[in-house]
Amino acid sequence: MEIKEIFNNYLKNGTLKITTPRVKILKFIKFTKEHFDADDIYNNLKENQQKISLASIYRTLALFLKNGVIRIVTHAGRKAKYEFVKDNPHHDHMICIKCGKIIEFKNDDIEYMQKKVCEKYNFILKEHNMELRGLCKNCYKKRKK
Amino acid sequence: MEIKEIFNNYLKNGTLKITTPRVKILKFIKFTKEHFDADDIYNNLKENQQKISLASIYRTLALFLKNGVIRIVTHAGRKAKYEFVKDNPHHDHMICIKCGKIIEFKNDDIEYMQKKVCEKYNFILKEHNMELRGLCKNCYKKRKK
DNA sequence: ACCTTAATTGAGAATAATTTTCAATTTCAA
DNA sequence: TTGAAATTGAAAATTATTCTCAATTAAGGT
Repeated sequence: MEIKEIFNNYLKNGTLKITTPRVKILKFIKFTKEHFDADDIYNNLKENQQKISLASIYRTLALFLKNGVIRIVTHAGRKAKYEFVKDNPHHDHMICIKCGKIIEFKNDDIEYMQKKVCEKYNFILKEHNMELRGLCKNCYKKRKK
Repeated sequence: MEIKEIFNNYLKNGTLKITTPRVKILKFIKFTKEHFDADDIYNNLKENQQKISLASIYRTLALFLKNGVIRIVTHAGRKAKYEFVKDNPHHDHMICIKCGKIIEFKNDDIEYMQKKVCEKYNFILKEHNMELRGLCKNCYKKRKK
């Protein structure tokens, strides 16, 4: 079973328990294709008669984040958005300021440069995030009219 | 007078008024060398018997942000930090996850690559922000001990 | 299967940052 | 100088998140 696998691979942290809320949240995270925040999880589970308290959702998100099961996509607008990590290696995002569309991309040259810059400053890079904000193809076309 | 110049250059938005609170905030922003948040402005002005309500500070920050007088440095930890734009061209930041130190840097190669990536996706880049998180020189040394 | 206990949960209160409301004040153009 | 429109301060409201604590549950040993 995939779910148990994830718990074993990522969360085997001594005294952690595989609880119903955690499994439900993990299932949601695993199967959803979108970026999500705490409310998305809360609402989706509630709609499916699987209600879990927001407190537990926040606690579980913090746990998953610490263990690398999920990562933060953006924290702008003071609301944290996450994404599932498994089978979804690091990448960056372009965010359309008109329609909110998020385009994922990965560029090895940029990553390489980042490492170089950090070396220059004797800075030990742990993680980074880069957001390019602007207009997506569609919104640019619309705006021109 | 520099202050008036800024109001004319950036904020000449039809019906905007040059008010005492706005001038005080602009002066603080202009002369401070650090990155600042709403509280920094509030406390600094209060210490100098120039108290302005937090509400007005938030309103003014939003106004300055929209008009390009300031820009957001980081929004992580759900508190927005800003910096003055004038005479301070775009750059990116390394943020120490231990002591919070912010190191500014600029790398033209990275900027160039970003443009390239955007072209590839037909994305019209308006602005970007990049945060590299990790350990600064000092904190790395300390941690090794 | 049953017990024990430490981990976890839900509900709601608490907190932090920011935004809104609204009556009173201030700016600025005529 | 005046008056309309913009802005302000104070406090209430909102949003996102965290904390508190009593009640519940998972997991290992019997």
